[in-house]
Amino acid sequence: MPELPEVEYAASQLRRATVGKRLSALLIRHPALRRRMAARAAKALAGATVAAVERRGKHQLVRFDDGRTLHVHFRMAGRWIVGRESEPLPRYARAVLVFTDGTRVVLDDSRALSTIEPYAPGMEPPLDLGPDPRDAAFDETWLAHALARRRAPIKNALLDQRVVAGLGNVYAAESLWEARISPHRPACSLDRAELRRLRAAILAVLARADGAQYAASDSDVGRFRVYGREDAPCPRCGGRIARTVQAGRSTYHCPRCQPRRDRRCA
DNA sequence: AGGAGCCTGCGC
DNA sequence: GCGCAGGCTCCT
Repeated sequence: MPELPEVEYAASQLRRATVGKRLSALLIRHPALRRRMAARAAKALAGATVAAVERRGKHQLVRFDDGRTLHVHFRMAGRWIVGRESEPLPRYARAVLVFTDGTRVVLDDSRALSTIEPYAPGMEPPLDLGPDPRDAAFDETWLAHALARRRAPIKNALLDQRVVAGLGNVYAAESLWEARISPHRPACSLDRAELRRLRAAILAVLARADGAQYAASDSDVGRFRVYGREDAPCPRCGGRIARTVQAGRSTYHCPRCQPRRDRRCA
């Protein structure tokens, strides 16, 4: 689930629940997460007050008033569950933040692939991200620059967070469908008009996702145009949606209205 | 560029 | 049981 719109929602949830509150305890409850944050490091954060919650791409940065930062990434299945200290812990509680007013925020993640990592004052996690899609910096010129000389398929390039921050497998496929561009096209072969379409498509797909209220599950596959819809008719042209594998990930597209077209890179 | 690995749950 | 999953890193 967690691509940019979902992480944006999660960050705002966390912001609303915690800014201005003092942390009374941070518990790391799974060995995989403890590899990045030992129990004593978690303990050391107690007493600090949350000053701000920021999002960059799919990353969340919790800023504390003493200059420290908590870097959180949900990977495949993470989410926040906000509640009260007195409530029973959710099933997959991998980390727990408790505040002095009794607010409790749980990092819930069935797969335990999420990461949570502390940074000392003055230290920043090395994120190496391109612009967020909604940044002014994310325009055709940036895309043209970022994709030049990349012979890899455009789908793979869109998953590279240095090209654009926050897209994942689902919205990359959806954006390419929206832009009528084959995911198999070499990234550098897109012309200016296609880049313009692609940028607009990414923004449209994200805007649509913002509007939807959903938790991630296979049951909401219905809200996608191509993702998860192998062999179904394309909602635009009626062609048959194909599933292929690129860089080990499922890709869905309509071969009829997202033609492959051989065009060479400049 | 492609594949394994990290984890666990789920659907077949 | 096996293969699959929306992310990302590390290895060959």
